[in-house]
Formats: sequence, structure tokens, C-alpha cells
Amino acid sequence: MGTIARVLPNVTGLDKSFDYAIPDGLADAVRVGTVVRVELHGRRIGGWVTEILDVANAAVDAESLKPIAKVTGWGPSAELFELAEWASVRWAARRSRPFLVAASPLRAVPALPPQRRSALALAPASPATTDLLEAGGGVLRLPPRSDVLPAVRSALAVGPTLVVTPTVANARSLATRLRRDGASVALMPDDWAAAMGGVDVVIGPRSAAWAPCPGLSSALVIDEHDEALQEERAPTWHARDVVVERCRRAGVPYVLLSPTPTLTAVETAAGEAGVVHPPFTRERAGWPKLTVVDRTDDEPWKKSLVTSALIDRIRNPDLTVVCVSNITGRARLMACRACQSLIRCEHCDAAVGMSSDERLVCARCATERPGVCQACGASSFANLRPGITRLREELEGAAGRSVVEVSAADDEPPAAAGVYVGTEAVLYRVGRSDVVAFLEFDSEMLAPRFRASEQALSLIVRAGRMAPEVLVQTFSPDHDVLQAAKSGNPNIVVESERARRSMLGLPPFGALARVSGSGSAELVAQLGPEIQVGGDESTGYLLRAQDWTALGVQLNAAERPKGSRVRVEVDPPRL
DNA sequence: CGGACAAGCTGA
DNA sequence: CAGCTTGTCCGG
Repeated sequence: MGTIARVLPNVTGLDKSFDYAIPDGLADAVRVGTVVRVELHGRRIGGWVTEILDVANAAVDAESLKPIAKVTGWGPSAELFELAEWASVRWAARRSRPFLVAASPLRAVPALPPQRRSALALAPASPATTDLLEAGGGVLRLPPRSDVLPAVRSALAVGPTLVVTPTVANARSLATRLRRDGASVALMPDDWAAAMGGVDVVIGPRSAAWAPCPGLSSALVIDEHDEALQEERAPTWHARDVVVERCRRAGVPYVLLSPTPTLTAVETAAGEAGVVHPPFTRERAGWPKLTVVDRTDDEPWKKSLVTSALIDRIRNPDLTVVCVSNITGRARLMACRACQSLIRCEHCDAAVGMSSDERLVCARCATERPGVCQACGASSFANLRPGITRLREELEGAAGRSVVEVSAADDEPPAAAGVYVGTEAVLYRVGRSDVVAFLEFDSEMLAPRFRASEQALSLIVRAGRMAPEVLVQTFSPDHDVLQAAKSGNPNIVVESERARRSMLGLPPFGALARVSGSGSAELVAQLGPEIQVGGDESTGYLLRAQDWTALGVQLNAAERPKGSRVRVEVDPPRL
């Protein structure tokens, strides 16, 4: 007798469900989502109950099945299994396991704590959020220096709210403030059990898009533009897209908050209430003062990164200045002092830098040769793009005070100083300052990535949260990104992106994936005519399709040759 | 995934 | 033909 449980093993490489008998004693403890242990092929493995079957509908009777060996505890609810199925197509993951792992507790949860929904109603503090929620959700555009707490309070006044932030630190600080306000909060991933038991707010980083939230009444994504919301490794799922789909399925509103919403967010919200923002004068006041240093004004022979505007700031002992340069110690550009020609690789023609032992090493093809000019044979070179170390010395000379180099690799917080220099990582490692200076912002704005404009504007947002002034050195002072930041109107970038991407069929107006690694040629060859294929196996194939479902279905259906190491990145984060 | 078992290669 | 490697199949 009894009923049958269909169990999906939590084992990589095994994408098949198996049926087990539910022993009478466990009948109450086993439901869809329950985490169990079962015997399979002579070993004990963990898994999720994905379905409860009636004996009448099952192919075999319960007697001939092995029993569930043990109930480990609570797991994801039924809706999240369906959402995981959807995500496995959307990001061509083939299996839903990675998503179910994100949706499951870290440790066994044998019993749930009691519900802790607070009776006290927090006064809604953001009328714009309340309006958006009533209108079915959308994008809330608030300038860089504004607080998102009122928006969260307005959402949780309506009912249980799911909040996703880019980092754990963001989530933790918001959680602390919400608790101080008297709300019950589950901070993910640690408070999985409390979240499943029922609280006012479930909050956490990216993976919290999969957190339990019984009675979900709305969901918020904080800093929707932040790249941390997308998983870097395949499957490259994006928390924003998961939250939006989850809300649509649950029939509840979502709010995407950002000073600079992505085109994807704006297009997504167009189906709901669209974009809401404060009056322009108020929005503009929340953006940092943007100082644009036009480097085309320089004398042509003096293209120094240390401009007079920058020197003004770093010489001022009252100012803390953070300098951002994306030149790493290795990426260099050199010219012959004798004949002025650029030093290139003799094999592939790429610009080469000099190694510490005075030899020229090509970063592209690894060809090495002695430090001699290929045009005139001289052996004295000028460093056109110095590494950070060299730049630090140059800045220190100009500043007349000590300059600290900040690198991403250091574990220690940087020593206190008046001037810091480093790659983008410096924006994550130094706290408050008076000026953030991007020494060569063109390499951000004009980077060969299709989201370069959005990413560059989001750097200004980050800088603007650190400092009241953002200084940008550029050869393109009229670029959309700078217009948008200067006027506090990110819509300038959204509109130019819309025009460009709709013409080129780039996301969100088309689906894009990169397939690379050995065996990708065989995989790509199986795709139907509705998928356009570019590139080759050495550089990786670029796939385009009308929509994500068409792309995902085909990629998941294609067979992978044995021993292949194919990497599939849907909506590749850095392309 | 990891065990079972079959087919292929090697050496005396 | 034992002894070992390599490959394919399958699990409730």
C-alpha cells in the first residue's frame, strides 16, 4: 500500500528521477520538496522529492520499490522546482540541480521554527514604491546617494517580501536596519529555516532569488545594474531574471531598484508599470559632481595620465583621492626612443611589453625576443602605458605626499593614506573619499563589450557613493555615459543602447550565448536554422536566436561528444 | 556519479 | 587466458 515518492538525486551527472516507496511511519514527513536519503545502485545518496504519486497511477506497485531510507528535512517548495525547470532552459543548464541546490538549506532542517510575521505594521515610507506595487511592479530609479530602506519598508507593509542585493554585506546591513525597525528578517543563506517558517523579509545576495518565502507578496532587487547579480560560472543565471519570472508565476509585483537601470530591466518593466523616478531636479541632486577632463586638450606629445586637474586634487592635503586605472603591471605599450616606432610582436603584430629580464614578451602569442627595436635596432624604449607601480611613483611625485597602491590580491585593508591608486578593485577596498578619479575612462566606456556603456555608468554610480566628486579623464568628453552622469539622467544611455541593440538584435532584443571548449564544434553543428552561429572553436562560437527559450531548448537537446569539455554561457556577462 | 560488466590489449 | 585498462550502461 502507501504512496510513492519520485526522487531527484542530488548527484552531479545523474539527471534522472527514481521512484521510492514512502514507509508508513514517514507518510506525514514526506511531501514535494522534502530532502531525503535513498539507496541507489548500492549507495546512499541525497535527493529531493519532486512528486508524490498515487499507487493507482504508478507503473509499479509500492511493494516492489525500495523504501525511502531517511527523511533529512525540509527543502524547496513545489513552485521553486518549476522555476528551476524554467531556469535550466533559460540558461541552457540541462539539469535543474544547480538551481535546486541554491534553493535548498545548507544544513538539514528537520523542523521549522514558528512563523515570526510581525503584527506591527511598518508605515510605508516610499509612496513611489507603494504606487509601483499597486500597478503591478516595475523599475524604481533612485539616484546613487539615496536610501533604499523606505522602499523595502513600503513593500513589507503589504506582506512577506523577498529582497535580493548584490553582496552579502549589502544584505546584512539592510537586515540590521530592518530588524531595528521591528521587522522579522531572515538573512540568507544562514536563516533558511526561519525564512521557510515565515518572516516579514527574506533578504540575501544573488542566491536569495531562490530563497523560500511563504506567502510572497512582492520582491525587490536592489542595484539591479550590479554585475554581481549574475553568476559568472555556467549556468550564468541572473537574479533579476529569476526574481521577475518567480513573481510573474506567483502573480505578485516586483520592483527593480537602481540609479541606472539596465536596458533589460527597462524593457522587462515595460510590460508592467515601467520606470518611476523622482523629479529630474531631485534625481540630479543625488548624483555626484562630475568633472570631465578632456585629454584632447593636451599637447599631443604630452598625453600624460597625470593631468593638471588631477594634480590640483592630489596636491590638496585636505582631500582624500582615489585614482582608478585599469592598466595592470603587465599590459604595456612601448615605443623606440630612437625611431619612435611602436614595439610590436614579430610573430603576430600585437603591441608588446618588456619583461623584468629586458626581453620583449607578447601577451597574445607568447613569442619572446631580445629587447631590440624591430625597425632600427636600438635598445632604448619609452614606456607609453606604465604599469600601476610606475603610475604610483608618478602620482607620488606630483602629489608631494605618499600614494598607496591598492591591489585586489591583498587581504589586508590598505594603509591609511591621502591618495590611493589601483585598478577597479580600489573601489571595493577603500571606504569614503573626497574624489574618485578615473584616469583613463575611455577603456571603460569604449571597451569591446556590448554592455560597456552600462558598465561604465555603473562605475560612476559606485564612485559617486564613495565620494562627492568623480573626476573622469577622457578623449571622448561628449560620450553618452558622461552626458548621463553629468545631467543625472541615465535614460540617455538607456535610449542610445535601445537604438543600438534593437538594430543589432542584441539582448534584450534577441538571445545570445557563447559556446566554447573542445567539442563545441560538434555541439554547434546540431543546432537548427533558427540559431545563427558565428565564430569558431578556437575563439568560441557566438550564438544568436530570437528568444531565450528557442536557444535554451536547442542547446539542451544537442548531444555532447564523449570526453568533450563544452562551456555554454547564455547571456555571457562579459562579452 | 560510481559500480558492473564487456570488450580490447599485453605478456608468457 | 589471467590480469589489466577502457568504455558503455544503468540505477527505482
